[in-house]
Amino acid sequence: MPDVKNDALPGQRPDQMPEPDRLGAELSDAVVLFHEAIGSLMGLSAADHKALGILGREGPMSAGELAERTALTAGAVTGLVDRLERAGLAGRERDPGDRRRLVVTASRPGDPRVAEAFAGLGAAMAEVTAHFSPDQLAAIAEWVALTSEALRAQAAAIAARREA
Amino acid sequence: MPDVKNDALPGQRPDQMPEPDRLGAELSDAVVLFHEAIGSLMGLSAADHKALGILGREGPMSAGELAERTALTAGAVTGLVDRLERAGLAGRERDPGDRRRLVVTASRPGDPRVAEAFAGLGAAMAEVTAHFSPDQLAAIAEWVALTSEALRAQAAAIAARREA
DNA sequence: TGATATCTTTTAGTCTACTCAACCATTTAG
DNA sequence: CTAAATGGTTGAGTAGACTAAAAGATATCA
Repeated sequence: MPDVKNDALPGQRPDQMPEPDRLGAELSDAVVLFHEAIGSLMGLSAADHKALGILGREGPMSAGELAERTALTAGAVTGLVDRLERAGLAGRERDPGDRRRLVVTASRPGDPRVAEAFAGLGAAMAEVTAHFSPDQLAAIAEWVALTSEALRAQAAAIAARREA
Repeated sequence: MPDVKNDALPGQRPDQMPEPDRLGAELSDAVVLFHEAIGSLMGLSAADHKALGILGREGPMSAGELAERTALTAGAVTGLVDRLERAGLAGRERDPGDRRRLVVTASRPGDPRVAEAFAGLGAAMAEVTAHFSPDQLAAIAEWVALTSEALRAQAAAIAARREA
């Protein structure tokens, strides 16, 4: 069974890992690789990309909330949003209800190369899907959900231990 | 079926995505989150973490090769290896055959917290595995392999288009 | 209304990691 | 054996992004 745990474990080369771990490590690497490729295509640093991900996932939020979610200071968030805005990836709007507040919204990237990249991945994934029966796909979906949860929980545990 | 393509696509919120895409995005996010947690636990920047990943995956290599693989200059690699060495994550050795060359080797992290984190993930994943039959696990393993390949291919395509 | 609190931006200073170029050490070629 | 080439390090200078603190704008409360 696949498993992601060895991805960042140096000192053990892929060809020495048990098969399931190797697969997990490869998936993890591939995800990160794709992330990086998209990021560099957009001209974003990892931190900016992460912030954009938060915005995309959780929807528009105020600068202060974004600061909290990214663990940055308010000043740093101003610069962050500047960069995203300049790249055409996010927008600033004043909150009509409270005009001190700022609402930062992720906008769909206008860059056609980015759209193309996602379209390419979509097509490739459609092909992957075609290899499996509905039952198998259901199992895969469940595995993905459980694995995501496990990864999140571990990440949270690490962060918690870090605080202590 | 799961699909990773929307992960970095802002402008579409998770609750508006089709189910399979949402799952893929979540897995992708979770992988990245875990990566970051481990990285911060080791006190590594994203770039350092990436370099360590290359070393772990491809085995020991010379500083020059590492420079090429990371797209950094020679000087920057010196600093990079300094940091990794200081953190106890990599070692420098002179190549006995050509004593100008340096062989950089990733070493298993001595930090018990890192080992603990990986052990925790291993246990969690074992539990996930227990939910599935051997046939299902086989399908999952295949999906993971195919998806990794697709992600890698897309990342490579992006990089190639970028050069042009 | 005036005082105070909240949210963001600005400014000044710092830190880190990078590039480029000069510099050692070693190897290879003439 | 010297001259040129190769591999890595060192040092100067630079750029980007961060923090902290002051400032600006708006809101809330008495």
